[in-house]
Amino acid sequence: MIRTRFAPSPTGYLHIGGVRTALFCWLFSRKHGGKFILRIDDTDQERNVEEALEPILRGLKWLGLEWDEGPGVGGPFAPYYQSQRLLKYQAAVETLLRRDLAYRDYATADELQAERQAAEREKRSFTYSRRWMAQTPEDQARFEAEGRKAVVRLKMPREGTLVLNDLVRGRVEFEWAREQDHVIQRADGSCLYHLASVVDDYEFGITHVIRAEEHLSNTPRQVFIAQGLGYPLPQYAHLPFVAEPGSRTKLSKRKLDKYLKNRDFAELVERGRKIAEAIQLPTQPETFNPVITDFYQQIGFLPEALINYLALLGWSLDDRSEDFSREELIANFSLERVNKAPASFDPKKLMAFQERHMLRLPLEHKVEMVLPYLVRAGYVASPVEDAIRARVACIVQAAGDRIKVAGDIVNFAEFFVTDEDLVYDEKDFEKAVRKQGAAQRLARFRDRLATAEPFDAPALEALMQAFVAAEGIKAAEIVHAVRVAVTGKSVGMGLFDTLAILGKESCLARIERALKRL
RNA sequence: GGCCCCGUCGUCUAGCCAGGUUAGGACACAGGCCUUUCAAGCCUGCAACACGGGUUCAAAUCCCGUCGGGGUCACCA
Repeated sequence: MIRTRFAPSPTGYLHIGGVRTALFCWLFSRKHGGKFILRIDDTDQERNVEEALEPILRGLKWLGLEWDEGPGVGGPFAPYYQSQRLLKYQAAVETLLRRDLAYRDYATADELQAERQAAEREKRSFTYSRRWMAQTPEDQARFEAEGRKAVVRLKMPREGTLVLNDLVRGRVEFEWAREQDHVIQRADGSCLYHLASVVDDYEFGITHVIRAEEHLSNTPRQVFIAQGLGYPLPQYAHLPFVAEPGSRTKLSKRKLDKYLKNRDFAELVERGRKIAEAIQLPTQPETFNPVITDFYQQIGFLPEALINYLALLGWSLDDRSEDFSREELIANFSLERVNKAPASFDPKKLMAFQERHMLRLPLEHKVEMVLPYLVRAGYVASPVEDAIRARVACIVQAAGDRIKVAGDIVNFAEFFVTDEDLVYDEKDFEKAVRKQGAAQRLARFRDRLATAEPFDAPALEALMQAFVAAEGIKAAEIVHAVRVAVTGKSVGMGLFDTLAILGKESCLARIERALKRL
């Protein structure tokens, strides 16, 4: 039975690179009918764990990366919080100590620092002298009499080679002598990440440790711990990380300012800001940032689209397949086809996936996605009445692929404000209405519009054709003025759909208003 | 700096292991068509094997080296 795990530490946000790692773990377990475990690495955290965990759990759920064991669902190896498993780690430390694979070290920070600096001065790589290692109870008593406190360090081998067979990277070698005597337990008895991680991977029966490349260098010490404890080694798979747009550097949430200089990235953020503004969503970089999953959820991305895009960041099936449903990903995923080189995050390509997935979404689903934005923007009252819902459906249908993310509906505010509250874009108004002869034509068109029956798109189009013919003008010479008069701006969905949805009364009132403000 | 990893169009990638392709696809970009705007759609175009040696009839593919990029070297995870 294959068992994989995703082990976030409660940081308060779900990084997009973390999602990619979680996704691959999840896919691999699903593909092989195994289990996907969520473990919380909170060995170093204070009391705020629940709060800092919430966004992570929410993000994973939103993306449909459901875990079989872990917070909220429990499981046979509970608890899944490292902060609640300290006894296990301490027992492991004792075992390592007993087997002489670890030792109590009484060096002070200053003493260690001095050794490090000496090594640096002499241009040799640092290896701890083990001078303050307590080898006997007598040593221990003596050091303690001096008032020293002990940490527990790994007694790493000083010769030999570790050969690792990484499922993504293939054969990788490490010299044991290069490894440091890492601390595994602090003076206060609390344990450190590597020890805890190895113990839990074993306790939880993890068969495949799938994680980001940054952990590759950490693997030797973990192997040492596992072997020292007599654990069978899991299979390792080190994934390439998700890099910055147009770079090979790891994507980081703190560098938003830098990424904003990237045109595509800025465009994505701008799209989000527009939506956020309309629904009064806070936009501080801590949370409203495309590096963080919340961003996508908040502006109305489809989880399937994000998943699809992220799956292709470091994995591919062949030379042409790009669109994958969740099921198709599960059916086709394999670690053998995971790339070694980092993949940089491309907001434009993400958008392309979002568009395609949106295009396939049935109208009713789109309407349901869009409604909460209208409610939050104050355009629609909650609970939503059937008549309003039907009207929104018409708008969404007419808007078609102009709604790329659900929040884009706020770009169609003209359908939700009163005729008096409609805001005119002055530049557009200038260009289209305040033009030689435009007002007169607009007035004549209004008169015709008043007689339109029925007031639907085909009829309105016919009416327009007749008007254009009667006036002896080109359609462009009236269409723009009408559009700006009724919507306040020069961009939008098809004009006849717009008029039909607005209704005769509203159209006439708005044209009237436009003419008056000349 | 030591160690480890990586290097095909601007980006994601196929091809590499089992040498022979006009080096393929997608996104982006540019131009065109369509068109009442904006989207979308359609067509066309631009564009890559990091470099240098070797092996071979033949190298993106195998070997060596160079260069470049990144990760890691914590009583963080």
